[in-house]
Order: sequence, then structure tokens, then C-alpha cells
Amino acid sequence: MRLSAYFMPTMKETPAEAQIVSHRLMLRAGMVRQASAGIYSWLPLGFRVMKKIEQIVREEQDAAGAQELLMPTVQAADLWRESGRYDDYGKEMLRITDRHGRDMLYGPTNEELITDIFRHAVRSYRDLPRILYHIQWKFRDEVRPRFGVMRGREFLMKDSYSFDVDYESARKSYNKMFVSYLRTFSRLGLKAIPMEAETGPIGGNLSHEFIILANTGETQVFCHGDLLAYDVLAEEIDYAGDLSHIVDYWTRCYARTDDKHEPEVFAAEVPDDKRVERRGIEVGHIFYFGSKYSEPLDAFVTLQDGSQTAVHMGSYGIGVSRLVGAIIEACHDDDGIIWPEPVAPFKVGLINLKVGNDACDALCEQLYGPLRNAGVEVLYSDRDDSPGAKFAEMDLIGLPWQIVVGPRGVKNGVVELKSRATGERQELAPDSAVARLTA
RNA sequence: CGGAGCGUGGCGCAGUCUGGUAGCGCACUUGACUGGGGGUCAAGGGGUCGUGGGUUCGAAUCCCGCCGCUCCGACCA
Repeated sequence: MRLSAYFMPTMKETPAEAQIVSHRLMLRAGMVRQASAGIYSWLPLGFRVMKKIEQIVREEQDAAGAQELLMPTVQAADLWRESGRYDDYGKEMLRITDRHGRDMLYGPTNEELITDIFRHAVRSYRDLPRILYHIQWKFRDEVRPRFGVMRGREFLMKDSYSFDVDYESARKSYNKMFVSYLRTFSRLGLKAIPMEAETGPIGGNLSHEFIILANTGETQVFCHGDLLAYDVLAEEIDYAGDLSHIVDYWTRCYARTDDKHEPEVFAAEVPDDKRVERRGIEVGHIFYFGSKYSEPLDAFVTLQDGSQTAVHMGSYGIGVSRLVGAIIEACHDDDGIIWPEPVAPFKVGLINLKVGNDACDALCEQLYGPLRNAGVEVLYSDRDDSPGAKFAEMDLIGLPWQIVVGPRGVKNGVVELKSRATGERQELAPDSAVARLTA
């Protein structure tokens, strides 16, 4: 993509309403614009990142055996009356009336709807277990939206729902999602730590929050330092097999948010030098809640012996749009964003320091074409701005690699390849730069 | 939901107290110079001062209503 033709309205100054770093950077980098309180439009750069995150989430859900579907954003109130949550959910639920005077709502979550689909389709234990998920916009009318996309009213969420015949089986589904979440966050370049959590209004008795550490996080968290060292991606995962050893590893160490924190237990279980007390951002939350919805909504299956049982359910959420902000909170410096490569909107920024100089222009074209043909996503800074402006803008938007083409290098037949994350730079022949980035 | 504050060009702000022809920086346009970390000079364009009403010869400024947004607290992916 040529920057001269790309819609990426960057800003030098920071809008006054943005208080935290990810919000400031997202506005400055031209990733989002606020439409109204807690509601955002996603501009091309931000949208690319969100799509990449979404795709990684999807791949890991599919790998774990979950199946994607798509439920609507607008739901009928009747179902929520059946589960009892129409009255319980309170003002956070956006309630709408259609032209016939029928009560509708913009879904804050989908337990009722998925259970409804399920109960009409499934009668036998033979049809279990299943895990279904979708990636869809939610609306929760937060009293006080803030922190940009981190706490918006409208947000994109991946929510999965598991259906099993009994607790044993449900626990296996829970473990699948547990492991798939560890892998998902790792692939996104994040260290997410599962922590014991309150089940809150969703109900149930088994729940973990996945928290990433960031100074600007909203929650105080306490955990064992060893949890930060473990690399789940190094593990061979067989979702058909037993995953409990991985779950056990992650849950045997102390890891709790402040509402579940017990200082004495923390002190007793974790040695001094391993105690981690930091701020954290919740990026995922998983629940097992048994028959909380299947009973009232009448989702039963027939077992082998002819008896009926309410299906055991769990639900599993990842805040996709929140992750865009969360990743920035975890990955930035004074100059701007530093994207982990898997979610970067482009892999490479090609910086032409002297647009209009024939040699520079020619060399840039000579790099741009082959990189694109090799499938490398390149953002070519081809506007006639000052070098300083170009560097600052590229640092702001945080692409993993920069290729700098300037008259000085052209004279010697070299370009500069620079890593945004490490600041490391080296001069090399244009062909070698291409080879490096396509390897 | 309790408390506080802010709405003036795309962004950041001054002007409001004490009413008198709307200003600054950045951004933008044109031209020239420049070129390795948001460059220089010159000339330009752009504003129903959130909105409705009131007071006044005259309102960004004073008064009343409404809308929007932000911050602090309690709640959430």
C-alpha cells in the first residue's frame, strides 16, 4: 500500500479526551475515531489489526474443535424472559422496541440464543459434546465507558458455548478452551495468565480470567512468577487427548485478581522472589455454569438409559476489539506502537527519504514490487514529507520492520533495515533486504 | 447511579470574570528553498463560538433550558 493513497489520518497532537496510552496512540495513528461515547469507527489501519486478531482467535478455536456460526446482534426479549435475565440484566442491556411494539434488545451476550438454537436441534446424548462460537458485536450500555476501545459500549467479542452430557465431559470442553486461550494469546504476542475469577452474573462455579500484565491495567493482580516463563506454544497439543496436565500446571500456582486475593495465602504459597504484583487487563474469561440456562430454557437430551438430563454448559469469551487496545498497552514505547508481528497491520514500512530523487524512487520501486509479489504486506511511505516526519509517523504506527532508502545509502548500493522492537539497524543490499523479509 | 468539569476552524488552546467587528500554535493549499528523526521562508483558504430561548442598541462573553463529551468513584470482555 502506498501511503500517498492510504486513508490513515495520523495526528501529531493528542486529542484531549484520550487518557490512556493505547487510546492516544490509536487516535494518533488513525486506527479509530470515536462515533459517540464508547462507540468507535474502525479506520483501515485499526480494522486490519482487528481482523488479524480475529483470524488468530478463529484458527485456535477451530483447532480446539469449536465450530463457527453467526448469531444476530438483535434478539427478541422473550428468550431472556425465559431465562430470567431480562429483568436481572439491568440498564446495561440496550432495549429496543420494533414497529409492532415487540420488545427487542441488542445482545450483550448470547447464552439464551445459542441455547435456543441448541434445544431445538438436539435431543440425544449422541449429539454431544459440541462447542459452538461466533465473533459478533455486542452492546453493553456501560454507565461509564472509558479507555477507548478497552471499555467501549459496543465491542467485538468471540464467544463460545459448550454443551456436554455431564460434568466430566464439560470439564474436558472447559480444558480445551483453556488451552486454546493460552495458545491464542501467545500467538498474539501476549503473556496472558489465567487467574481464578468470580463468576459474576453469568453464574456457575468454575471460572478463569485471562489477564495480561500492563501498567495501565484496571485490575490489581497477584501471581507466581513462574507462570510468566512457561511457553505454551512449545507444547504439542492434542485436543482429542487429555489436556488436564496443562491446565493443572497453570492452575497449581497462585494467580488471582484483587477481589479473590488473600495476602496470607499468597505469602505462604509463593516465595519472595517469585511474587508478582502488577496491574492487569482482562482479555478473556471462561465459565462453566452447568445447567443454569439449560434448565430454565428446557435444553435436555436423552441419555443411553432413556432418562433426560439438562445439558451442561460453559461459555468462553475473548474481547477481540479490546485486544487491539490491550496489545498496545503491552507493546509500545515513547515513540508509538510496537506491533507483535502476527497482528501488525503491515509487516514492513518502506521509507523513501527523498521522494523526487530518481535514484531513491527507483530503488524503492525495486523493493516494493518484489516484496508485494512475495506476499509481504508493505506500507510505502512515498509522500514528500521531511525525513523526520516520516520516521516519526512510521514509529507511531509501529510496523515491525522499516526499510530506509536514502541518497546516502543509494550511493553505496545499500538500504537500511531496522527493527521497530529492538531498534537494531543494519545496512545491506536491497536484494538481501527482500530476502530477509520474505524468508 | 453519586460527585466534578468541558463544548470556540481538522487537532491543541486563548478570549468569557469586566458584553463592542473571533485570535494563536499545529495541520491544510500554492510557490521556492531544503533533505538521515515531525525542516525554513513567503503568500493563502477554512469558524452557525454545541443548541434553543431570554436580557441588551449590541452576546463566544450575562441569565434559563436542553444536548453532547470527559474525568473521579461503584460495575463489566
